[in-house]
Amino acid sequence: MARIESLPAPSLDVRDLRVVLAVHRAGTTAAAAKLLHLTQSAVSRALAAAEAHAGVELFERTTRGLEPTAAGRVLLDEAPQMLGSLCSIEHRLKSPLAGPRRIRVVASCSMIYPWLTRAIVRLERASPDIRIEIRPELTDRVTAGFEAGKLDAAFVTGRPPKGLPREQLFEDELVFVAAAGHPLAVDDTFDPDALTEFDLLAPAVRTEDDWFMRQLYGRRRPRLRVRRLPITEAMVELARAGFGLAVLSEWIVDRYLQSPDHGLRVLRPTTGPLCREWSFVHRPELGDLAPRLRDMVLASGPPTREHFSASSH
Amino acid sequence: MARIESLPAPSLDVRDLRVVLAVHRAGTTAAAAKLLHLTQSAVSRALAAAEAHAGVELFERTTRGLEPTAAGRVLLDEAPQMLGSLCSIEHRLKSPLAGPRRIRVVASCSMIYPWLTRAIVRLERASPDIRIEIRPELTDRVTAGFEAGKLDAAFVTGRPPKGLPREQLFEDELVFVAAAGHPLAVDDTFDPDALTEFDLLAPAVRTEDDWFMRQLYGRRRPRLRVRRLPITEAMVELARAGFGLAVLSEWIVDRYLQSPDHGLRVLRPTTGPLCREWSFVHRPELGDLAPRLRDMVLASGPPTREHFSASSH
DNA sequence: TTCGATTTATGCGTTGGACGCATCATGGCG
DNA sequence: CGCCATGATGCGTCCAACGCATAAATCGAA
Repeated sequence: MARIESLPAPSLDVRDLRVVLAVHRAGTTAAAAKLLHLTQSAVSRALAAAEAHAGVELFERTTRGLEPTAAGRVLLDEAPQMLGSLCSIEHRLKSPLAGPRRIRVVASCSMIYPWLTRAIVRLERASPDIRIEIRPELTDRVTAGFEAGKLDAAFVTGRPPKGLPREQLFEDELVFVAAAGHPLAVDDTFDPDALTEFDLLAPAVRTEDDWFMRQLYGRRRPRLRVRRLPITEAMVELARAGFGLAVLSEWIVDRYLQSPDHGLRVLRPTTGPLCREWSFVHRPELGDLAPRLRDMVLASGPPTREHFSASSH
Repeated sequence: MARIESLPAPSLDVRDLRVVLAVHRAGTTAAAAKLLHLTQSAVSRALAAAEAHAGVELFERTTRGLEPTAAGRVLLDEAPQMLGSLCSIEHRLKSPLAGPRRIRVVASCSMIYPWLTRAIVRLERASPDIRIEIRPELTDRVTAGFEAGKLDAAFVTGRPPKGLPREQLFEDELVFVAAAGHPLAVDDTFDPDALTEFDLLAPAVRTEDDWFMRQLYGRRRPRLRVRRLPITEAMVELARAGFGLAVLSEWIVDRYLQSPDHGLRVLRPTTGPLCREWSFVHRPELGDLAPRLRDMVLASGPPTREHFSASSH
């Protein structure tokens, strides 16, 4: 009397999810190969295998990369949750000692939040026993927040608080956005010294002014006309209206370049791209919660593939 | 300026999840091999690989099967959700035409609900756009419910409504529970004819009386003293107190055999086990929603491994 | 147009992992 | 004690996935 019961056997695999995510983020199979520690040919074949498993074409092959199809976008929506949940389970297995079930987290720059909050929602959905609290009021006082015991984890750029486990995660690039007709927008690059002639539209939090000035000018400290704006849309609109150069993370800028006639131009300083290194720091008491948060953030990834392809040159 | 960014690479794999689930449900590697369409040796090695990936021992090996460790139980909690979600995504990819986002579902026997509801919650969590409504008031009117357009899907035993896509899923066994000191409880089996001497404690819904009588007595129709009870606990408690034999699905009974001194004995008729075949029927308009619900139910599976091992003899 | 620099796709040889078969070691039970 | 179940393992086979090298296609600039 054999049972007919069977276990569902998904044809999609973890490998497929990783390949699809990597190809989307990198934009090309060759770049994805670096992410996956494979060769271009392996990625091409792995992607074909993923599409065979899915039963649908997931990417349109163009001569300048791969663009997700409708089905591909569906899968790209779901893959981070799956991948992150699996990592989360894995870490939970390796340290069954339940640490604190609350994480108070902050980022040293608000421009990561569109990305960070998605990861947090996903982690809370995967493990309802975890409660994550964002403490944006500590954005520019991360070190003090840790010392006062008001923080458990943070995503920071530049030099992280000392004495805490630290992990380098990724980089982003700060770019300048100007109106297409702006005097500096005649080229893709501009001389930082010319910046003194125009308004600089910057986010309200000044955490990284030191880093920013040193990157652009070294020891010289020219006087810039900085206008602080608490709203990203205000920065971009002022820039579009010709009132100055907005400085924003590539993650944020991509959103405003979607519309066909955005009237904006992205500029980089002639001294080289302003790349920031992001680290993850956390109190050791977090136990397995720290890697679970980290992996979910990495799985969620930046919103668009421009994140990666912009760095390839 | 290479990005440090990386994709999380879980060491656990879909394969691992399936093996762990199968081993738990089957109770032994040999039985799990049947579920997985493998051999015992392959399952043994695959389980060892899963434990290597997890970094923890997941099962205690005894000479009469495998018992999950604490870590194993954690993984067993999460695996169905992962597996079912993956299947769900897969079906969604294959039919991007969004069907109705509501499923009205019922089961022809309430004893499947502890299992069914868990699958429903998991499916709703995986796809918040789906709303699943359970219609227990149609439990004994499944066919009429379909004809009246009040149902989209149903899990039924025996003969399903005609004219609808039907799919055989699994079997369960109805067993009889009596007090350890009951006159019939001297052996593991009892003569069905002896049943006329005692009270039969049955669920309130009488959907399957015909099937039940035919299985036990063929064409003969002896008069039974049936006491209908709407509450499972009442059935079991009356049985424990010696007031008759409760007839329940193995899925339900297992729960009451957990405590060490339950004072109960499970009996089967001498004419053979009362196995019921379960089918899944649904309106074709459901599209991809039907296989998604089905797979999540199969992934969620019965609560305990007794479900399977009880059928091996 | 022509050439070069991209891109993805593919033929080929190699290798490691997963499988089945057969066997071994262990522990409960009569 | 002997029997029967269990899981583990040695061995030979085979396929899937990899890297290397190369082809085919497309775009942009000379």
